[in-house]
Amino acid sequence: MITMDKREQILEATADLIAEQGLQDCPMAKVARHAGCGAGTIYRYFSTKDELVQQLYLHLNEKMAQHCLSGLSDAECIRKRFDHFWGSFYQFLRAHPREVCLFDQLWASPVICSELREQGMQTMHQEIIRLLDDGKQAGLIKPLADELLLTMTFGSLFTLLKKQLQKPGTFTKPVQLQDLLNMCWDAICVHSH
Amino acid sequence: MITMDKREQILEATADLIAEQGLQDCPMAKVARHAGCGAGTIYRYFSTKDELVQQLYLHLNEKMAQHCLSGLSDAECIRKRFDHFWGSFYQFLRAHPREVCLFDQLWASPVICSELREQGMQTMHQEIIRLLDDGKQAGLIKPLADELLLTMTFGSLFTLLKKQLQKPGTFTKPVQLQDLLNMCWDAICVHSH
Amino acid sequence: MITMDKREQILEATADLIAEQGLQDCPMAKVARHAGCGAGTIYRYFSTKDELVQQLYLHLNEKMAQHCLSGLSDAECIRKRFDHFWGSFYQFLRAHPREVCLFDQLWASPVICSELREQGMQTMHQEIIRLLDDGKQAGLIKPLADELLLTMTFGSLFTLLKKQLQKPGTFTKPVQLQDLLNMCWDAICVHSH
Amino acid sequence: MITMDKREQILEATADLIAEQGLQDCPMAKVARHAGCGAGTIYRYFSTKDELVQQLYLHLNEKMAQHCLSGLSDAECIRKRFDHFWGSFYQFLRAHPREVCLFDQLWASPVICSELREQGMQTMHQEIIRLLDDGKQAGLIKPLADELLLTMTFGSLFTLLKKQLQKPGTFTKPVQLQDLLNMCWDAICVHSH
DNA sequence: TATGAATGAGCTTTCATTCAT
DNA sequence: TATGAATGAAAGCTCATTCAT
Repeated sequence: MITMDKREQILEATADLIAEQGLQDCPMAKVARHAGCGAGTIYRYFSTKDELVQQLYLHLNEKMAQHCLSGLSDAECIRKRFDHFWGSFYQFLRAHPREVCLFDQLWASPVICSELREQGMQTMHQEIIRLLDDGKQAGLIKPLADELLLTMTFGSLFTLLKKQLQKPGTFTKPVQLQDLLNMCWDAICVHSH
Repeated sequence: MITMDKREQILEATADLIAEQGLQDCPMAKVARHAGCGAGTIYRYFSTKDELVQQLYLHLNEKMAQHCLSGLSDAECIRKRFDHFWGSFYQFLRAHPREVCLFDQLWASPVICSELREQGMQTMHQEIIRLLDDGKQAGLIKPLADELLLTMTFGSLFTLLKKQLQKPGTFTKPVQLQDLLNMCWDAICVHSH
Repeated sequence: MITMDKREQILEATADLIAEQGLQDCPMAKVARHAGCGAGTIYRYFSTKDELVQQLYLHLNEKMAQHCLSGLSDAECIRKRFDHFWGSFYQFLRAHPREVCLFDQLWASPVICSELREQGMQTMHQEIIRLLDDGKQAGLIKPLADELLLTMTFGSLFTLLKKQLQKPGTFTKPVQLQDLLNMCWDAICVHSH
Repeated sequence: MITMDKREQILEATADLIAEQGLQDCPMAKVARHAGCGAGTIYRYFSTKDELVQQLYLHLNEKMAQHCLSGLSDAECIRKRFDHFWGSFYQFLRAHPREVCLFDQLWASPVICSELREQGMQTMHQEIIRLLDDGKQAGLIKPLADELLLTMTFGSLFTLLKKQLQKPGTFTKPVQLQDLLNMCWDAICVHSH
């Protein structure tokens, strides 16, 4: 924290405020106060409030992608790779509840247009698509569109993360990661009868 | 439409505007104009803009619940009931893209606090929980928390609906409902080996 | 003043402030205070500050044109018509020093683009051009371009009005209107030798 | 240009920007960039933005006076001196359209108060007043106040210069300098009948 | 009861000026 | 001496809400 540069300070302050108060209650003055700088200073780093939010989105994606893609190895079997990837994804966001709030807010905002949404996810998407294609070729994964398979897994995990955050009391027993991964895998894998 | 009362007109106008322009670009003056009444009139029916949005949320939930719960019969087998319920859910939202936008916006807004979110979903939740419990007793469904099972199915389907709306080009082949239901069922059902 | 409508009140307030403090020191908040209304109210009548200033410009021109063109008669001889028109012009602005300040500010501002400047002057220009053409046909006025003749007269009179206002002490003896009109006429009339 | 000192560079940059973009759109940061120095540097030469603009005004006047007063000789006859002086004035500004814009902007700005306006013009005024007085003594020029005569000539010529710049299309035939000088002279000279 | 003009707090953004380097 | 990042006051504008009609 000691040597965080001003740009990062502003991004962090914005992230905190959006997560705590929502995108609607996040005026530049508050961001500035929370970042410990004048309001005008923000505009040296971001030309617009929209751009600040967009940059924050890309920043978050990068951090998440870095975490999720580290340690992945094609040497492992499909299922291991699947668990590794989505397990990392889930655990990263469990450990960073602020980021869950943020993604939820940002994805719903018109400021993050669909091109940007894509752009942010690209790195992670490419990796998971490679995994899905390998699985389909091996006959392990249902022969459905990548985008469809991907969205099912992503949607169920992210929605669960959100719910755990918004209504923590709901889950009396702690949710077991392996249960989740099994469900996600069962959803897309080929079942022999 | 002819005999829609003013309250409903206002709710409909709000729904249209939020879906088209986003919750952020939906001033009361615009709502009034679109609803064909004066701005002051809205305040006869809703004490506050927040309340208007909250009532809209409950209104939407009611309409959706009505559709999803109609025709359900305990006489059918678990899997049929599962397909019936979630199939209705999916098809209702496919046929009402405006509502997908709306739910997406409203769930992310701080105006819809978690109690309200629950309250809106209650009717549907009760039904699906009954279904899940029946399934678990029959040994067909994984013995995991209802809330967890429910969220997995709901999250994957809703996320997919959103994606189809936001980036329609993604899905070159039309998504088959039965594929979706199979995936959702496979995720939560017990697989014998 | 009792029954001045709000739009006019705002225009008058703007006129006062620009004349007294300059276009640069005329924030909407000041205008609102001086007009006795809230800042937001101005925007019900003028979509933009620029539009307010533009409408003020057209408003001023109209008032001036009304005054200068009243009582003109083609029955009079050229010189009489000349004196009548430019005399009215001069006396109107002598009686309305605020308007001199205003025109000076507005003509120099980029808000009043050249099309608008033209548009405002059009009525008066048409009349004076008719007069000049009649004079030229009668061999009384130099056969030069209308725009040139017009600008010479206009420029000298307006500049003088400005100077009288900005540095009233300069003119120890009061300036005689007839002297001015003689000079202006001498400038453009044909002199026999 | 090679040996222009920083102060002059800043003045020139300011002149360019005001002429191109207007006094309102001329922030110090832009001036600095255009002058090739840091924003802080400007404050070594000018204590304030207002002072910078005021100094620019005086700088412009000096340059113009130098040009207009060169080559004047009391040996010539009154009319020749008149034509020489105002001809120089007109031709200088025709050749320096930027300066026309600048004077127009600066005269209308509250930054150039009336004392400063006078101060800038002083040198030229003294010369033209001497000329007018000589002309009046010789019975050639109307016995009116110097300031009045001066303003008539100046106002008509400058207004014309401005119009030629702002709406060049107006003047289909090029304006002849001698026509202008004749008009200006006719305005103030004594006409025998 | 229904209206929509009026309000003013609060938003984003700009920019003259300062000051640590 | 020269720099340009930082500042924060002040600008234009929006909009939920009120209230006289």
